[in-house]
Amino acid sequence: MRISELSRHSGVSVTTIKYYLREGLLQPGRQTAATQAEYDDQHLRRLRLIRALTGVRGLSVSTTRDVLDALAEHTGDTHRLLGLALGSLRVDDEPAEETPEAAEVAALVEELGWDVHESAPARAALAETLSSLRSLGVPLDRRTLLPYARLAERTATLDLDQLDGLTDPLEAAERALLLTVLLEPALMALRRMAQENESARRHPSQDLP
Amino acid sequence: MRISELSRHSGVSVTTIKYYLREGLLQPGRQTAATQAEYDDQHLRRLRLIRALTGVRGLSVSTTRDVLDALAEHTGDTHRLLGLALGSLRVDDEPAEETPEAAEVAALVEELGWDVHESAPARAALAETLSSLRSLGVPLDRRTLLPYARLAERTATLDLDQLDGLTDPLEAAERALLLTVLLEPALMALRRMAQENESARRHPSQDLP
DNA sequence: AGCATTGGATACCTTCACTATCTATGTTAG
DNA sequence: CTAACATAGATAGTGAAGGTATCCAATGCT
Repeated sequence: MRISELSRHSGVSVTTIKYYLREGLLQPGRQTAATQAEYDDQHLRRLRLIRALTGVRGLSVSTTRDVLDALAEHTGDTHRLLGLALGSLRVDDEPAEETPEAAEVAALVEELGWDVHESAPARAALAETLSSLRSLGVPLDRRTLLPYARLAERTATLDLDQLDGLTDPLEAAERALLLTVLLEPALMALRRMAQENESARRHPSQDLP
Repeated sequence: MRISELSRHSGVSVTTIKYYLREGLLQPGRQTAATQAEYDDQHLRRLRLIRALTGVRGLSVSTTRDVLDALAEHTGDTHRLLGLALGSLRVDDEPAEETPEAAEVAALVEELGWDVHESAPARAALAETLSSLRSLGVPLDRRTLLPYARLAERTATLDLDQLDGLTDPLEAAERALLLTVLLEPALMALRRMAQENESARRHPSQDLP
């Protein structure tokens, strides 16, 4: 497959593919001559993955590269793979501030009995959101958060169930990435629809025409 | 409060505040003279809200303006308010394509018995994600999606519970916005931690040092 | 009186994600 | 065989987004 075919099959313009090659998101094709290279199905698949991560999920090009690099560097352990994929989603230059919210998150994780790495970026993400909400006058205490966490637990069970039966570690890694990252907008969409439904149920007053 | 004080209290630079004023995200202060205006706590609160939406949630400035406008135009009905807040989060220029995924989403909503507006942006968002996942070889059928939807239902119940007891419609509207939009990163962070925990539980092989 | 601060306007800057153009080389149809 | 077209790789340009800097005249504070 030459670059123009790759472009036609993926719907991504040749110039954009070249851009991704430059940025290191896509492996170069197999060179057949000085001005000719051959691409295969792997490239097509990778290209679709890139478009999904940047388009649907809105990841930046550089974050996408980090995620794909982590995916390529997998060493066979699903746990580690997932951690890598998750970890790449946030650049933690600063070594996690010592805010009261961070302590609150730690306490929550403790109470849940979760085995979560100390430097997991999700900890900081949660702490940051809690801090924002508090400054806006909506402090979420552990009691409020706990039932959400229990639901997250069950969501994670569903997620992991879908990785069962995948023996190829590379395939498992990619599936994990897709389910973790790409399912997020889907879950949020479900939540919004459920909110609309629940709101309509509780306040059957006036419905919009 | 003058602009420099507003800046100091919020941690946002004076030039950026001026930028927000230009963009219509912030109401102008009460003019006390040709070159003097007075800002109050409402402005400070609004400014914090803007920073939360753009910073934590990553909304664009123009989307943020739309959301805040919707918030100001509330008419007293919580259901409508929520719909407005939710609806503003996605620009639906195109009138929802007729993809197979859109039909699948409609069937899912039907099966769930949810009362969700036909043109709810969340429908399109879900359909788009499903389409992406399918093109990547991970087709999620209704059977797989259903348990996720049931969990979303229970999450929504928790969300709506927190709006109970708020009598001031403006306050309820703002709370709804915060819980809908700002809680998203928190819920995703919980899910990621839960995934890590569940993965560790299932594959206790080698743990990272 | 005199100097810093303010509101308002305008111009400028940086990053991001592409997009266009150029050149030297290859491929291919007639 | 050659003219027309495609390709790889390099470099430069584009447009939107989100600020930032500068300037100015009017004002407030001391």
